[in-house]
Amino acid sequence: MIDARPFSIGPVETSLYQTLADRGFIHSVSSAAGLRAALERPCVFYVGFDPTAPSLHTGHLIPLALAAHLAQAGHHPVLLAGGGTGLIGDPTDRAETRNLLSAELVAANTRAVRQQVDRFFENEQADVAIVDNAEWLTELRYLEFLRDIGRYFSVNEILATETYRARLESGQGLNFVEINYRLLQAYDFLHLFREHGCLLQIGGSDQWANILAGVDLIRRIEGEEAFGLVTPLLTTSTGQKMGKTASGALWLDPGLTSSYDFFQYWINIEDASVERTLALLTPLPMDEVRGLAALPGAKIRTAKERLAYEVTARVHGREAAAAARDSARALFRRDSGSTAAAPQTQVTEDQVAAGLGIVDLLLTTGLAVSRSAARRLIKQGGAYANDQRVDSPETVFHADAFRDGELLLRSGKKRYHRILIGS
RNA sequence: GGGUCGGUGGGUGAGUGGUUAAUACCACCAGACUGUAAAUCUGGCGCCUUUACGGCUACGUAGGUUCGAAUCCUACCCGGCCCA
Repeated sequence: MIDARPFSIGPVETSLYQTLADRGFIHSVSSAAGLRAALERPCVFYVGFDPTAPSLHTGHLIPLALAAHLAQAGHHPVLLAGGGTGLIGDPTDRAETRNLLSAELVAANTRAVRQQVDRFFENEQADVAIVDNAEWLTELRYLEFLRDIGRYFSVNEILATETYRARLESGQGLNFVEINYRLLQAYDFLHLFREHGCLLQIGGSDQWANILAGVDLIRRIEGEEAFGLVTPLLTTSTGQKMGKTASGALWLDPGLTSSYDFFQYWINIEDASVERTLALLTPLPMDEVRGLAALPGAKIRTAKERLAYEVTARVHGREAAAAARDSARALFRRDSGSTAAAPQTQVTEDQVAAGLGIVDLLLTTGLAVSRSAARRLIKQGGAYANDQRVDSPETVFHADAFRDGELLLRSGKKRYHRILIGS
């Protein structure tokens, strides 16, 4: 079950704001004092995700975790799926103009994101309102919008912000659609402020300027103070964005990134990131986090396993997380547990009888992306079958290579794949 | 619309008619060392047969010139800048 105990350290009650700060969630905030005060009573907050893909990915995890903390503390989350803004495309941190996605694609992605968010908060046992900004953005009238909203925006100011300036300086240019993105996101905040009494928008640090634009707009039009809070981005110690895998992004959808792969990503995280990641992505109390992160030498692997388990559980559920963990233990520690969650491929009796060439196996299992790559892997000594190095690309496996109907392939030190004889 | 500059492999970015499948860096993969870590060192990094100084495909798109083009020409598409 999700740990739902109140955020307190010892007998002294710590403020929610302080807890969030301790856990590393606060990268920037529009008004620390104001927000601290606002959080004294239940308030409505929102976080938005544009449906640029059929699934959210690791980058969305920190704002989601923050939303979960706020929800646990009694605040009311509004999750915004950007079915409208997704049609425009946020230029933030983009070196080039995005290709506009088709309306159908955006609509399909929006449905997927809604479902995903819904599940996430179901796991968190928190109520969440889900809205789609297509509902109000598509109904905007151009002239009205220009007169009522556009007048509050300074082009100079927009162009001066990092992301736009970078584009201008790099000579990559910027089209009119892109410069409008900020107005739309600001308008979203205004809309939610009016319709839902939403006082706070959270997001990743890349959203800072967009969020502030909303705070400003609300102040100018409504004369009220709303707040913005952005989290840090997940990066490795060398500043690389976290969440990239060999095959691209680390998706939250188990259909796109399996629980096993998801688990493996987190257990492989570098030592230096363990404490920060535990604090941001798991609900574990901070004293426990610090204890885990302080484990010396190889013992820190315990902390990484816990991290992987907790994050996987949060996104895919306890059951999937446990299966991924057990499979990892069985493979890496050679204990007798089930490897059911590990990647696997079925082959038929006939195929086995005909003989399975190592190159073909590596290719069909995805351990190598091409036959050339498979050959290279073998040549470099990185291909293993049943923990025996395979040194010839001519190697062919027959029934005698299978143990209990299974042939265990491995690429390098840690990419396993089971070959099973099926019907 | 006119002028001008440019579009190279996952990214940045060299290369201006022939040993250029294309320098370098990053990312990535494998090996060594480890702890499924980091750092470091080594090798690799288009595809296909193979291991051959082989074949095929590739430098925005489509044609053309040439014994030979990423490199020259033409048209088109996309982008920057200047002018309107």
